[in-house]
Amino acid sequence: MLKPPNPASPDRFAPGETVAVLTAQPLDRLLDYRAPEGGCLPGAFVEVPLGPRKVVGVIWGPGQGDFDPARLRAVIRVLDVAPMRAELRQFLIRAAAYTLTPLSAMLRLATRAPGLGDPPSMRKVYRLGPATPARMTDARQRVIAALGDYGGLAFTLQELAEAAGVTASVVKGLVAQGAVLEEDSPRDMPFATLDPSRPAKVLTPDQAAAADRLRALLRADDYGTTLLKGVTGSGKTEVYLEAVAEALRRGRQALVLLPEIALTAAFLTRVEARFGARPAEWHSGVTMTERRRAWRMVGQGGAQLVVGARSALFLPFRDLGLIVVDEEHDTSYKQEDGVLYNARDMAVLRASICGAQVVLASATPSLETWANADAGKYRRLDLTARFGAAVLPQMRAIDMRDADLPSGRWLSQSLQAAVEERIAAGEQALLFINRRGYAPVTLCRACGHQIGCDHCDARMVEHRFLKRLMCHQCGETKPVPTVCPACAAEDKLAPIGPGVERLGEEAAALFPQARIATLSSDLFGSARALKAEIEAIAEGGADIVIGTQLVAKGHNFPLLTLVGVIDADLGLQGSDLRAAERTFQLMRQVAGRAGRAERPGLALLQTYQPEHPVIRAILGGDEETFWRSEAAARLEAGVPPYGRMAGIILSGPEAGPVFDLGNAMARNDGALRAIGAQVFGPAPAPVARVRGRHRVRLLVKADKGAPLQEALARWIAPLRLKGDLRLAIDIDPQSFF
DNA sequence: AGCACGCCGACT
DNA sequence: GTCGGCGTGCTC
Repeated sequence: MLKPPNPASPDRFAPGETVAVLTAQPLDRLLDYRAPEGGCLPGAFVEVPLGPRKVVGVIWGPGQGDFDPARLRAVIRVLDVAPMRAELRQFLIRAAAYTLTPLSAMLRLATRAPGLGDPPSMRKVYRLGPATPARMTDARQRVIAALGDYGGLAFTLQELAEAAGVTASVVKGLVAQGAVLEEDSPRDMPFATLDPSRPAKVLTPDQAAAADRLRALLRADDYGTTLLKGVTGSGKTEVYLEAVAEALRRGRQALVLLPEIALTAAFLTRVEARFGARPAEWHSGVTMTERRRAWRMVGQGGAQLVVGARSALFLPFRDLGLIVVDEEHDTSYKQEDGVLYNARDMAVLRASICGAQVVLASATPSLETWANADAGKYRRLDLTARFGAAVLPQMRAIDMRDADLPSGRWLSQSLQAAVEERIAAGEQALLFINRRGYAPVTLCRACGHQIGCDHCDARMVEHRFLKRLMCHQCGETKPVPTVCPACAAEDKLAPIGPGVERLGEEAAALFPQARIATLSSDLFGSARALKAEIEAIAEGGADIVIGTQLVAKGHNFPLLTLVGVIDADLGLQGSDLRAAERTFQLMRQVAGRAGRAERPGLALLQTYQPEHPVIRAILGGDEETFWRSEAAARLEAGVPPYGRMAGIILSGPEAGPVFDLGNAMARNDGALRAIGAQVFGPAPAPVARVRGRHRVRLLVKADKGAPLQEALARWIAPLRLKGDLRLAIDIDPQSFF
């Protein structure tokens, strides 16, 4: 483990002084170098020689002196970016210790900036010059007018030519005459200033009170976390935008994390409406150029607000005062960027280090967040009223045991009737099914064989839209065979079970007169196309919307008054303690799509077990009771948030050695027993084979106060991973199997 | 991560 | 005899 930076680190390292450098190379230690000519600051981004290569690193502190001084090499140069602040260095150290990730891997997350090592790059810009051209033409007049219209604003050649409706040569001609000035300007420009004093939307008393509380918290310039809980349509966004406004007024930066890139476009529009300009964007869909600009401007203070995905947590903010985690319960916050971390927890960690406020917004918080609020660790603000006249949809179960459907059909009579009614009234209905593709199983009617993926332990899902079978684990596709690969029977392969595409087919047959739109991430080539479709639907471009998970996440359909959930039980099977929580959240979230505008909504849940406690909790709407009973079950089982857990995933090309390693680890559990922790397993991981690698999982359970990370570190320290075996540690895993 | 060093099979 | 497979180890 690495030592934290020396607290006695000087302000500046003199040339030739020994400094410790952290690089993103997977060496879990610091390397000593000599400070470059001109010296360097702690935290400076530098280029250093490493073997035959040059790599980017960060000056981490004074040299450790554990290397022959005669063999030290010198830092090549200091990069032209703001040094990494002590706050971010501290965050990386703490995050690395928490997730048991090498610090170098954490640094990699913080240096994923394109063109980091590039020299400051310039571009030519054009502005109005003092001279008047000898001969004035119509085209020249338009160029000068365009420059005048926008005050002193500088254009690039392309922008100017386009704005004036002329070719570049006209501009060049004016430059030669001195009527237009050509200047060099840094390529990465600050983002347009956001104005928090512009009038906000009129808030309901509920919203105004919550906004007041958040503003007051922001004024303390101190750490704190608040759960902002509000049903769908209660206007959480308006409220936390007021917290953003307060951060901006205080001259501090704000970060808004969204769980899904598809949601950013709509959010940016709202930011622009509130603050008069667009903020910086940071996610995988942003171009290299824009990413470089965002990274640099965040560090220089030229970006006041960043909207992004979880990786935005590692940006080099100059003075971060607020982090909003929207839809904080969303499982996509917990995933691997090479490092297993939960962005919600890391947001709290970073905020606690840099003295920022965290707002966790959700209609259906995670049990962890609910429990933290319940225990008084987080503040809690509730928005109860839905915006305008809208009320929460009425929710009813449809008992499928009475539905008596023919095989290959999934829409019950009652649901069909409800849909008919809405169409007749000129309103929209949403049919929700949480399954992509056409059919989840392709079965041979002759021998019972189910077509599986060749590389994963998973069934292939038919996607009729692609005319192929797809593995949802690894993405591999293959054509739908006509002959059974097991028994060679011809024409015996049948699609079993519903997917979103197949439901679309059924709806088309049942409602031939209706306009049907099917929304699934597979059916759209780009986020842009998807967004266009969503907008068209919102404006009434469809009568029936058929969708997966995607539609549950924050899109607004004002004409929608009915939600039909095809299979409310999906997800309740299995013994995962989180299944109930997930189903509850998803169902509430989907039901919240109905009746957002002035019309009352209805949600119908098709279920085979209407008396299941989770289904009853969803229908009853008594959320506090649901959470309390969930909390009691977790407490009883000693699992998070009332106990600590870690998953250990071992993988390798052959199952045998992977299991052997798992068994050896389970036997040598002294380090874990020392803190009273238990090991379970090894067992095949939930998906036992992915991309041709066999995966085995161990689960470690400890008491809440136990020093789990330290024990895990001692446990795995003596391991030498042979061959292609790999080990990954997942602190606070999502599933408790 | 790269890249070098190093020790065993099928080629000129 | 050599070219080259990728296992192991190092990088200040």
